[in-house]
Amino acid sequence: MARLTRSFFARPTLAVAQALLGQRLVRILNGQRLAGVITETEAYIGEEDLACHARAGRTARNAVMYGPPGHAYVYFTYGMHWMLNAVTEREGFPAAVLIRALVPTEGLDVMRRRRHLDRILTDGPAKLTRVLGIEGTFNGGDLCARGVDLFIESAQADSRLPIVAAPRVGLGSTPEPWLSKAWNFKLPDSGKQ
DNA sequence: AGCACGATGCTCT
DNA sequence: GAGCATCGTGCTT
Repeated sequence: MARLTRSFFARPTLAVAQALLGQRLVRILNGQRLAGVITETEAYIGEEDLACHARAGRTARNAVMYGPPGHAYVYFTYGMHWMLNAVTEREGFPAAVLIRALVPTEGLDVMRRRRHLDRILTDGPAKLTRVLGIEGTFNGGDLCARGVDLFIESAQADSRLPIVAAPRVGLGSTPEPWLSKAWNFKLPDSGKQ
């Protein structure tokens, strides 16, 4: 099926975060397709959103979020974890959708080999980047260009999937109202693998 | 099933 | 120097 185009990402972030549910994240690793259906996303929207990395304005780290939509914002956190986001909205407005979970569909054997343990593979934002081999070199990469090894395919034409909205995860001491904004989106019953 | 904690290093104050 | 969009282990209900 066709890849998501730039216009898909050049929309309000909350719409993109929900529309990404059910679509297929694809990583070409050593010539092989590794893929999974996106089952959980989270929106981070602008400098006003005090949970967003752009809350203190543009920096070297968050610069990609200010760039054109449809690019990957990949950052390092907790000393060991990479996080994958898709940049949204218009160029100049910093916003992105964090990909928090997948249900793996292609390349499961390779994914298992990439983990120490033969367990749950992609039910967390750092687990899925680890399994798919996504790290800092992907930051700023275009998810919509030809020939790239990380992109998203349209796998869900119908947007009538049931979606559960909840507060975002792991925000710590982020002040209200941002702490309680229900900007985490999930397909129900996809949590267990 | 749920909580506490340590790992580990980058970013910004 | 503090905090972090996390994870796995180990211990308690």
